[in-house]
Amino acid sequence: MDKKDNDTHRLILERRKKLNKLKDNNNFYRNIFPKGQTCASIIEMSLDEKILSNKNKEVVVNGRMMSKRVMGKSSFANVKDETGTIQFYVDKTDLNEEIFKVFKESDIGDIVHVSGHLFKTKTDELTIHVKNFEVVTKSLRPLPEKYHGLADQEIKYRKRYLDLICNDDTRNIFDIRFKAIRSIRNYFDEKGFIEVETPMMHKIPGGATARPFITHHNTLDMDLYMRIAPELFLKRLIVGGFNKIFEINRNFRNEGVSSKHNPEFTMVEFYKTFSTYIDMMNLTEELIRKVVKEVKGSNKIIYQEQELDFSKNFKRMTLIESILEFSDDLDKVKLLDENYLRSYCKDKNIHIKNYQTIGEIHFSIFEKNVESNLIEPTFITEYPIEVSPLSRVNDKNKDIADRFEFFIMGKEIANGFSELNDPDDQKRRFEKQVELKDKGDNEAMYLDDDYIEALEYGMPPTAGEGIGIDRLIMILTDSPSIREVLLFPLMR
RNA sequence: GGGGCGUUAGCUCAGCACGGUAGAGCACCGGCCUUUUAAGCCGAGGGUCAUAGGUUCAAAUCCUAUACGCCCCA
Repeated sequence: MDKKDNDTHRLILERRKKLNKLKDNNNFYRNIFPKGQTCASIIEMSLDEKILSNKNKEVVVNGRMMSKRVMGKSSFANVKDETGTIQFYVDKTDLNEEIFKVFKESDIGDIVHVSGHLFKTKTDELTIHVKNFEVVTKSLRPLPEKYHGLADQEIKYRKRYLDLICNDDTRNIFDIRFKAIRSIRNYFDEKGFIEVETPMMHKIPGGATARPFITHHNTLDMDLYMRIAPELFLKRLIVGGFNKIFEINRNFRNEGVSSKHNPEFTMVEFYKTFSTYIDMMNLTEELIRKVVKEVKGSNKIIYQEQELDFSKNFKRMTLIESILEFSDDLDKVKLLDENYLRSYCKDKNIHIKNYQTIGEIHFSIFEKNVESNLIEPTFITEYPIEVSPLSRVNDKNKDIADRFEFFIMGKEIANGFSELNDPDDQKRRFEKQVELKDKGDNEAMYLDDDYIEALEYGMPPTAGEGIGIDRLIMILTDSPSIREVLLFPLMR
């Protein structure tokens, strides 16, 4: 239909014709209209036998007409609202002639107002015997076919409103999404965390290793970056005296799109003073378990035909342990032998740059061999310090950070660590990142002097974490692609 | 970035291996029909077969490129 001029397509013309035919007597874009009840409340009401048998008890519903079966003098149709759908019955012989004419000219897709008394048909279906019928809003375009609905994946994403009209499953995904976010928000609220908002536009992008989107402020004539993470601002707030904060908001990363990646995605990021990454893992376990239970009503989830049980303790293993478990052919005694590791990676088609260190090589092997195998909820700890530029270094082993990542079904869901609060160390780490950037790593971080200065005032020992909301929702809704859980995913 | 699959009526899809006037169901329009529910029956209309080239007497169908989408790999 897009190929044709909107106003000249025959199916639209026919509907416009009907609109004009009755326009004198009926305004098809009504402003004042009779208030109605929800379909769900009418269905609940009907459980009362007295209401069902009382022809004077009138019910009123407003919604979208989804089907229409005309059989001469007798017709059935269905109206759908947010809460459900209900059938109504139109009897030509007992209806005002004008009202019948409006019904006859009405189209599937029109927003209608229906009132009448309740009864049950031969097949025991609850039905409104219509006394009044009005078209409140005209629908000019035909809806997708009633049986198969809208199946074209691309149109489902591009015209989400159509998907939502046609597919209850789609609406259900987003109901779960909103419930889960509410559950997360309530959790932090109950634990005494304060919800804050930090800038979306940054002068220096920071808080993650990722390429940013660039935008421009006209009157200040200044380039700005869409934030890749709120981290450095949230930690400035910790310096400012907040003890427990969280932010649920969008991040923007200038990377490819895939079934796990959308350029803008939602994270909950949170910080708690006088805590360590161990506390964050415990918090995560409690939070995820609670969200699953509240949203699904069970500790168990089926994701892509695999069962996940969240009542069990989540697995915990170190990065090295995980590499050894999932790389049969890796020689464990040569894990610190750089030449061996480089030749191993070459064999396995894992791309390593000349300047990358052993820790970075470990991390690359982890990404290639391990990540997709972490099916059960699993924490991985002891990340190389080189790939953790904002994390506190471990007290006993200077090569690793007090950091973890959390995985479900091979997807990275969360990343948390004890925060680096030594300004001198942070500065050195930033400088290393700048070196990497100079060597061509366009995801490396920038040096943020203003943040260093904040740390110099003293940030209490703190742990923080970010949880990817979209990926969590994928797990909760059995969605194979991140696009399924975004109302409007980015489309080329 | 590489590979595979897809794009035909408003929607859901056949047709393509083996080239020969563009098909079905739903929706829409007209007729019949007073308990249907993917209502039914009769009739009518509706297409730049994603786009651009090429091969051919003839291309939705074969070839090439491009666009968009889906899936897998990096």
